[in-house]
Amino acid sequence: MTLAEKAYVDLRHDIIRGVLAPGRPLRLADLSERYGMGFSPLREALNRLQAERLVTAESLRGFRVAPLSLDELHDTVSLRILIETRALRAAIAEGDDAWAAGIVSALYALKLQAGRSGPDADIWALEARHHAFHLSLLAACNSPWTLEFVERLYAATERYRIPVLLDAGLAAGRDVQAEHSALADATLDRDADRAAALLEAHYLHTVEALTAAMRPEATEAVRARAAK
Amino acid sequence: MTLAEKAYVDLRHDIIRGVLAPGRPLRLADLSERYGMGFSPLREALNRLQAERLVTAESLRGFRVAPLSLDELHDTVSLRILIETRALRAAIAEGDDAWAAGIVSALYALKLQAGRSGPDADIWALEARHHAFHLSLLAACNSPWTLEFVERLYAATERYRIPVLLDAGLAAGRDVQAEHSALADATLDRDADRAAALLEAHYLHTVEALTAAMRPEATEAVRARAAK
DNA sequence: GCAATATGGATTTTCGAAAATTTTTGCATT
DNA sequence: AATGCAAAAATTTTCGAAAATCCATATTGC
Repeated sequence: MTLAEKAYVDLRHDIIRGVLAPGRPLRLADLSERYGMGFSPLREALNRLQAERLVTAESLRGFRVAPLSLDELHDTVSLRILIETRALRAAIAEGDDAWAAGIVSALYALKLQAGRSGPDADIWALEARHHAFHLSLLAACNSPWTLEFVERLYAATERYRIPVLLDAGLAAGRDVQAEHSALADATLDRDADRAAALLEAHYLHTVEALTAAMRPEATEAVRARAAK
Repeated sequence: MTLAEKAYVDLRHDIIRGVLAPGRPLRLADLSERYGMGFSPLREALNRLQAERLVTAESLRGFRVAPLSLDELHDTVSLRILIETRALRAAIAEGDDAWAAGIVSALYALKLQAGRSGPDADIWALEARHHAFHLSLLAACNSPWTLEFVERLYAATERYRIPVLLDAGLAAGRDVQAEHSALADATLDRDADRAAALLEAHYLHTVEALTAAMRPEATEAVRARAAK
């Protein structure tokens, strides 16, 4: 892996997880020290991230972590519902046994991690498996552009989820794993209407929870935590 | 505008128009001479274009213009229909007078250019106004991510259209301007169902024409022309 | 003859410094 | 005290060269 690729992976990682807070200026001297490399690979990574809307850039004034806003959250979620429900229908129509087995496998791994607590609990491992599960549902949709947009929207949405997730137990009376199981069941039953409806409900529940957590009075605390 | 921005604009332009043929290796020494700048700004532009899928990159093996394929064409068009019909419905629901006036203006300018022939005909001016017209329809959709994806899919699709467009008169018995007028009428009438159906038909006609032009026996000629 | 390996040139990648630009600071003037 | 301006500092952008890697060709050993 080249340094530029490493810079891209690490920066993306740190932006999505909120280690680099929204709006924060990304000064090359700082980044160079933090990631241990020269300006060139960093600038290449920043340009890629700019194209992905994870960072903003202004001529001769450098880069910043892209800001967050409730409007953007709603925008991304409604697009996710549109694109992912269609992809899910396509996958259900075209998926083979390997696709179905992939879903079963991803769901099982997700549940294992979700069931862990105490020292074995690992929010990042959980997030990775959550994302992998959702991707496994769509894997058979046979549309590279759809998967690309799904990945982009995932990254955009994840930035809103992380600060809330770190507030452990904000799942507030919601059994997320049950939603996942029901979604997998409907998908494996090839019941496209039911699966699409469950996927939509899943995302609407998520955005509801996030909106509640991001209400004006909560915003300050969330931002502050994300900045650490 | 910085050199890196200029490199991005120029490279994107040349890739979309087929001046740089699909699959062609993008060697830094060549690009440096062609665009009159050093490696740094070029690499930054290439990284942005990679994120946009207009170029491909392989570690330590440099960049290439992204290849074309009929499968990808169908993928992009079906996504455009999904995303743009939704955006069009949203715009119809929310658009104000300025939005409507923008459509009238863009359609008028498009027709002016489409009516020109001989020395005044300018395929690039026509394309620009065509794109501007389609954007004007969606301008009021109030969804930055939608407009971003629309722009990305436009660029991807345009690469398939250009070689065919240069074969003047391949509009083959199709009155494209009439389709635009009907689409604008339905939109200005706020008839969302009719407008969405017309938009979908418009894109399906386009992909049909392109598929016909790109049939195996035609592919060679198209590729050769694009390479110039 | 043929596979494996060395060699040289082409190419990408990275760095460090120079150039260009913005931002801050200090100072003088009103 | 506020304003305007100049110098200094900080920062981004770009270049040119060095380092690392890949690729084609020749050469060696069998």
